[in-house]
Amino acid sequence: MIARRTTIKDVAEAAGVGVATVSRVLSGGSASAETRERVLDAATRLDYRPSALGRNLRQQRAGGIALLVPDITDTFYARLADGVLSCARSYREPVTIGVTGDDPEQEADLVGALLEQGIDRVIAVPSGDVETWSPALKAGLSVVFADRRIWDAGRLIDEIPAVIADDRAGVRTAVEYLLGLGHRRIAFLARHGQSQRVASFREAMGEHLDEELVAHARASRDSAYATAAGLLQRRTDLTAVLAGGNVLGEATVSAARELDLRIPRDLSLIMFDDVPWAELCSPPLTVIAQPAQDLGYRAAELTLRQGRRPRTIQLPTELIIRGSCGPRRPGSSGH
Amino acid sequence: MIARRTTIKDVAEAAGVGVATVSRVLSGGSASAETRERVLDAATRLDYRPSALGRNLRQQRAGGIALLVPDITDTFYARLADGVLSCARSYREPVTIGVTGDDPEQEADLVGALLEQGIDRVIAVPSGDVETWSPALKAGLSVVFADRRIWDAGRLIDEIPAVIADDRAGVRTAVEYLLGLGHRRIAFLARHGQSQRVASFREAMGEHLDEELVAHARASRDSAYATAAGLLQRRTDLTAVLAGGNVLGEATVSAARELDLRIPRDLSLIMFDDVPWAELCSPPLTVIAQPAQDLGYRAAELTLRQGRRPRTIQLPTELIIRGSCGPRRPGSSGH
DNA sequence: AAGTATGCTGGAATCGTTTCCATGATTGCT
DNA sequence: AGCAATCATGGAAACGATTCCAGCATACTT
Repeated sequence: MIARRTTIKDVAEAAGVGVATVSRVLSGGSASAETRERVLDAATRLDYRPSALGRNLRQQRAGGIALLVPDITDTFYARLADGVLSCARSYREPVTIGVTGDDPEQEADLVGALLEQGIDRVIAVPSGDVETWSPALKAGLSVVFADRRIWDAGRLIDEIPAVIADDRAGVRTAVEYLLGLGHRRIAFLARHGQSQRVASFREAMGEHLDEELVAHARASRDSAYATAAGLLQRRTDLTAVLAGGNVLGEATVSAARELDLRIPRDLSLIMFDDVPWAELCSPPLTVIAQPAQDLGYRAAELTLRQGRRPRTIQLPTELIIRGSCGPRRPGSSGH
Repeated sequence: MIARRTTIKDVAEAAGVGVATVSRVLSGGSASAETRERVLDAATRLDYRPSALGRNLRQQRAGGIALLVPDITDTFYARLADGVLSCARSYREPVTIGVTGDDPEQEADLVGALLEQGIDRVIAVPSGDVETWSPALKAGLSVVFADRRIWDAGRLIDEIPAVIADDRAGVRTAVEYLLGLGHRRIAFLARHGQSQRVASFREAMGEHLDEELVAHARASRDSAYATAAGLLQRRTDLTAVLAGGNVLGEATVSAARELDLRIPRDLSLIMFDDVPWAELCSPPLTVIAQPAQDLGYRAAELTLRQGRRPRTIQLPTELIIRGSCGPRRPGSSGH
């Protein structure tokens, strides 16, 4: 025999008031001091916990927020998620996580599931474009983008608030550093969805840009490795690589070892995102650090702080120079 | 002017049937072929999606499952979460994630929040003990443990299904390997909650066990580093370390570098859990690999496959020998 | 052909909360 | 003192689904 859970009705009865009054007291409405005390007392005595189920139905929306990331095993997104979770925690809001695999179709699918669940606030690292997201907005979803934004035929969609790192500055600094070391054949390894970084790379490279040295990988480790290895084998003349994320950086190091290229002697490498192991790697990796956890925290703040219209936030990146870049060796035209 | 969402009532009207019939058709109940077609047709025409809110209230439970992990930025738990997410995905069940920080109090708090949300299925890497979890069970929660189990005054609680790795064999193999290399002063770096691994370590070490060489850290990277550095500084006679998780392994490598101890010359290291960077580390780390993703997947299966009573599952570990262990150097009594 | 079994169907109750609205009491002002 | 304004209060509706139950038609049995 399982005890029925205590409802607002039980509390009302125990306190000798109506349910409306109990609801008001508990959600901070107005009530006389005496009534308030009676209700609060009854509630604690009965160990009453309001059911989110009833509330959700009435309010036509489930509490909590959703977080959509391409891949939760990617340390960067894990840290971003941690930021979101930690902020949501302080608001006592549950967080539902979905993995998109950088696939617009899966993403749209997940958004549909959210709507069905009544969750109407979502933080997303978008994989799709306007076509994926405008239906979501029309359906009443309140969206905040993190890490990336979306484009519509080359035009930036800035109606949707976003929290992003300053890719442009990060890429520019990294490229300038490499150019300064004498490198000219510099490759950029991107994953799908990193159009902003690719654009920044093109811009920063200027006349030295070689379009064939911009490679794209999918969200998996396998794809990252295949892309990195393919690039290194195809273009033996390149002397430096800029990896758009830690998974790509890791893949580049692995591929370079496999091909017997020594870093930084034969190949210089800069990787996006500082991860704990970057320092433990041999050689320690030069990275463009991004405030991953903060990105998530801020995004959650924008989502949860209902108040003034949220605006887009850009956080700084930082080039941390370690040991994975060296001067282009004179006399050698690549490896 | 926002369009009201279409409800089951709209569908019933459009199909010229009662709401009860629509509900039955949509959830696979019996209905005549003609009615079924009319309802299905109306549903697609109106693009009807049942509201989880209404259903949840009626069924007195929210769909979906919850996952409680100590730390989502720990690659191991991220991979475990990935397994859970990927299984839940195929059942179209949303997953709510909570971070406990290995703190029983936070854990109890999160469980309370779940109950309030009406979520009644949870996969947890438990931090607390029976006192935390028996109230949860009494409240009707269906729990599956992952990675760890809980103990009550030394007695294993095996009523709760669990999916765990074979710690005992993993530790035993690792210790035997180290003993075989001549090491005697072997330390174990554990995090709170890893009582099973500690117990296995004690057992495997037998007469060589030095209780002072068993150190405990909290869930954070800082704590892991502090514990590792403290141990290495305090006991300069130790020659090998077994780290209970990848964060502890990483901390040990960092601390060893800081203290100018060379691996494996001055210190041998075996780390629990194979992570991508273990191979990139210098030297590549010898690890006890655990099927993290599979652990999560199986746990989700147990949770979601409502059917026969779920039983505890144990998955194998594997010692992967790389370059972080060497023979104890004769003549040297430690570093 | 009459009685019974079977199967489809729709009205209505239900889940627990919030919120609208009407009522009664109290206070303040002229 | 009388009237208006303010405030606390509780009954009842609403949210959208599922499911019980009774009603009715059809098919089957004897």
